[in-house]
Amino acid sequence: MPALINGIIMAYWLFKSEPETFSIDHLKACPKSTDSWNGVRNYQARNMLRDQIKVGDEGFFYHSNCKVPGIVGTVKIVRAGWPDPTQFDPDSEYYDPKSSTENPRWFVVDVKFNQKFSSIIPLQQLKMLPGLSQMPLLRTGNRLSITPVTKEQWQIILNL
DNA sequence: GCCAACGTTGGC
DNA sequence: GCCAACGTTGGC
Repeated sequence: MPALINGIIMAYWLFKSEPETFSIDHLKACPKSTDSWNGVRNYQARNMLRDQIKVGDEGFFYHSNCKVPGIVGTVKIVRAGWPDPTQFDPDSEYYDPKSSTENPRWFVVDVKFNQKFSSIIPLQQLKMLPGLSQMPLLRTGNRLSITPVTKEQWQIILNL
């Protein structure tokens, strides 16, 4: 059974980021420890940002493409999908000339720092847990920067 | 709509 | 830096 907040179903997610670009410490240092999750340019992930991720949902913060990849903490969603401002900014590396304000192509959600674990939960450790074998993150070739997490998977990881 | 070529992700 | 796996592009 999904958890409820004010009668609304809440869900769990995993957000991947390269720590050299944007780490959990960067997020914590933002004003109100909150930032927009911008720069996602993949349609599957876009659909989750636009349609599925809701205020009150929670997410893991995952560091990828670094010495020890793994989950480093959690965030909370404080604003649901809205158009990614970087797509309209010609100076941004995420600028998309084919997008328009009338018909935006890319979306963000705003996430707020929640907690940083005392130590990282390495990918290597996650892979050894039988209860997590179905996590999209752990499936071969999955490169989505945002993936859903079940309540069961969420609990297993938080209890480590 | 097919599919080859190319680009990107990300663990190792 | 290598390379597997996947997404995107564009000719036809």
